[in-house]
Amino acid sequence: MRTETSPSGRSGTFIEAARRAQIVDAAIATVNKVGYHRASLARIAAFAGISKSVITYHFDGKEELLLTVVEHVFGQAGVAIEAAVAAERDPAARLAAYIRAELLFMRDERESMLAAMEILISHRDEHDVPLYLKSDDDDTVLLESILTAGMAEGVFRDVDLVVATTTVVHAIDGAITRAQVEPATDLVAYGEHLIPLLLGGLATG
Amino acid sequence: MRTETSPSGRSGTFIEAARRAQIVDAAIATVNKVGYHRASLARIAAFAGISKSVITYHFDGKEELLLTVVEHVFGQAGVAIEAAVAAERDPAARLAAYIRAELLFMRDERESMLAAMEILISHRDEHDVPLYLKSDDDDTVLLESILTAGMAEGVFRDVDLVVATTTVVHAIDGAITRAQVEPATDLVAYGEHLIPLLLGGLATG
Amino acid sequence: MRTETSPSGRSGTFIEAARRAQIVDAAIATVNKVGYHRASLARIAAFAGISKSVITYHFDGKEELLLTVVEHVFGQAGVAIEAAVAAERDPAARLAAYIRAELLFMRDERESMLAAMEILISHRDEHDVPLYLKSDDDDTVLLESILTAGMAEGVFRDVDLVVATTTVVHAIDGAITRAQVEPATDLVAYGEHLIPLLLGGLATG
Amino acid sequence: MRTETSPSGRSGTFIEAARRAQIVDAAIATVNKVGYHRASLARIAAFAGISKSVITYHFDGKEELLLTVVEHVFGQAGVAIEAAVAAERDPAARLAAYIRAELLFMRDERESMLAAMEILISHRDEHDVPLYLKSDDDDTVLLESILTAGMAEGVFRDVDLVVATTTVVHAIDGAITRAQVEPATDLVAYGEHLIPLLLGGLATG
DNA sequence: CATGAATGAGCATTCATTCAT
DNA sequence: AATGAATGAATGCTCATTCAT
Repeated sequence: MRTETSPSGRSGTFIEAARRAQIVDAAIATVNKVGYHRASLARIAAFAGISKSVITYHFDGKEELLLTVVEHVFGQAGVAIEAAVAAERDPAARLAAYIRAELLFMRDERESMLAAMEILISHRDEHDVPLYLKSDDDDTVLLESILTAGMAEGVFRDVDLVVATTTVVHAIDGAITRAQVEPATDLVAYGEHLIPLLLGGLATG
Repeated sequence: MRTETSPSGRSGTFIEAARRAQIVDAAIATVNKVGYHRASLARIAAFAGISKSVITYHFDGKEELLLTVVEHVFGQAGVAIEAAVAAERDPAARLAAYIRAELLFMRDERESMLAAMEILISHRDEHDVPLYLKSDDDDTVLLESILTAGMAEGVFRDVDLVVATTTVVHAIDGAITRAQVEPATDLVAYGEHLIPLLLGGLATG
Repeated sequence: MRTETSPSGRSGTFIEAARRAQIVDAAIATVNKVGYHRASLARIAAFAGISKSVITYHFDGKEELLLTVVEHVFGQAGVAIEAAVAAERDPAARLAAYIRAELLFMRDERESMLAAMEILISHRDEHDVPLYLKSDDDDTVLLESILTAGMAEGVFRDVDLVVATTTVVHAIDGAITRAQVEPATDLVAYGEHLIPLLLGGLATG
Repeated sequence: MRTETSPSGRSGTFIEAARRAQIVDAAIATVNKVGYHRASLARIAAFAGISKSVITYHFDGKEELLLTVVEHVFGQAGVAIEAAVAAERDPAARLAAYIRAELLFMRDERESMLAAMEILISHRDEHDVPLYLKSDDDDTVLLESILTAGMAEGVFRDVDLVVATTTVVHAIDGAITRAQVEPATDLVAYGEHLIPLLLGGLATG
């Protein structure tokens, strides 16, 4: 086992990290190809060209692998988005940066993003509780702070925070769904259409 | 099989229709309780209090049952939305009616709607093609016609049709996702916040 | 499933009862041949000449099958022993009848008895609690009542009840272990040697 | 492997002996905690706080480890019992010493004894032959010699040697089983009740 | 119209062992 | 002397489907 003493984390070895990364990549590819539903350890292992039990050797089980995929992808996205937003001061510009950064990440990491989204939506824990019910809260904190600041500064109308946040998040998600239906979709161009649509809805009179 | 002449449809009998409806209801309840992933025929049958093979007798198989659920729910929703939209002439009022009607349907048929959405997202055919890639087209025709008319009449800005349609659809979906996270959510009130947000983004000047 | 409504019990059908009996027999034979440790569902099914999933169709799982074997065998033994003991009045005669009846049952149902004993000793529940720690109590009630009555009547010495009961039970168990080591062992003759040994130890001065 | 010259034995090093002892202790503790059935090398290694392959380095495999546990424990017990018996001359006193010594050993080495007994009962070789069928013979030689001498001297009745030996052995085993069911059991006191019971059964009229 | 029975394929996981380092 | 990595075999179990009645 990978160190046998460390409960569930990584153990530092280079080869260990490489294997985990390889397996995560195979999981992403497999979820995209056959869907969460049919992404079995056997199929993931076959894609990676390794034995099934190599996966359970490097991960505590299927659930840890899937959760690692989600954390990995959303972690990367979060870093990219936070960096982009931090470069702007004006709330409207920060919101635009948020949308652009997320769509850019989607364009560059489409496979990863799609797989992570499908896992987030489809996965349930042993008590049948959906994964998205457990993790949504902290992901939208940045967006909420942008909207709150914009309202405080008077550049955004006094909208319902929950409705506005939910709408922005899902409007962006709509872009990747669209790109899935129509792979030729230019996500950057999509963003430049989406930004005025959302800013227009939020802007004061 | 039911009549040997109707390969996959209903055969007219009252009891037949009642059984199918009962099974569809059980499927909806089961998908909501345990998720698409774990909604097996055994669990659906157990919920309905019937034998597993009653399901395969009335439906060609699991896929036909699930597809029937989706058609059933989205068919009902489509009728309700089309009726509400038809009562209005002005594009903005028609869009508002569209949003109100869908959210109202969601409020009254939340279980059905959630199950249908989960099936739509999770189900794949035998070639691993997602269901939502095959059915999206015709559902958005009405919405596109409203937006097109509004732009033609000059009450909506000259927005990208695909972006606008996708955004409205996903903004509404966001409402039910939100209601899932926070069951106390008042979907009608949510709609009254969402309508000005979307109309504001679409409006000219 | 065998009726799908009945939680874990038998459902009355003749064929159902026959199948369960056939599977129980196969389980007994398999445990005797390869031991509890290696008595997998695959091996039991192979012995019965049926598919592995026929077992999980007729039983809730491996544990229910194994527990059924134990109940079945010890239930039969209990009936035989109680009948034999009930035919006698004198405590010493009742104790002798108890020993004779159990050894007779062992001779006639050696395979079943050995398998049931091995399961009782080896099986643990999901929390690693051994099966024999959970069921021992009521099985020795009859024996305790015989010993108590004998002491009250003054035909048995005033021995420690727990020690006496445990000793009688294990002395009898020793017989079948011996028969396992040396298959030619005559269990009835063994009993006729064992009875004076135990009665001699219990008898008053 | 350790020395390439000693195929399955120890190679003399101090550290080697210490490691083997540590692993044997971990195996005993693990068998007691989860049972023979679930005492995997992984669990034993986890208990010892070492890597799984340390075990296969110091032992030829799982079987050698388990057999070592049995030899180790029964060897110790045999030494203790033989010493106690050797201190007495009279057959009845020798038998009492035998029983006392074994129960004393059980009290002081309960964990070891329980594990060794469970392995003896549960383990089978590659041909499915139970371990207890292969080792029983020499362990009872001492007991048989005591009984034979007692009968020759006329202090014991002319009982069947096999029945008497088997009964004494299992009567003692009953004590430790009882102590397992009821951990508060005082094994020394138990022995003082058991000795007159067995001596009474064996004694001449 | 209904269903009990059966089944093979597939599932995640555990296992003892081997091997290179 | 020690161990991290890998693996194929085997485990109990779930599943959708088929079939005879």
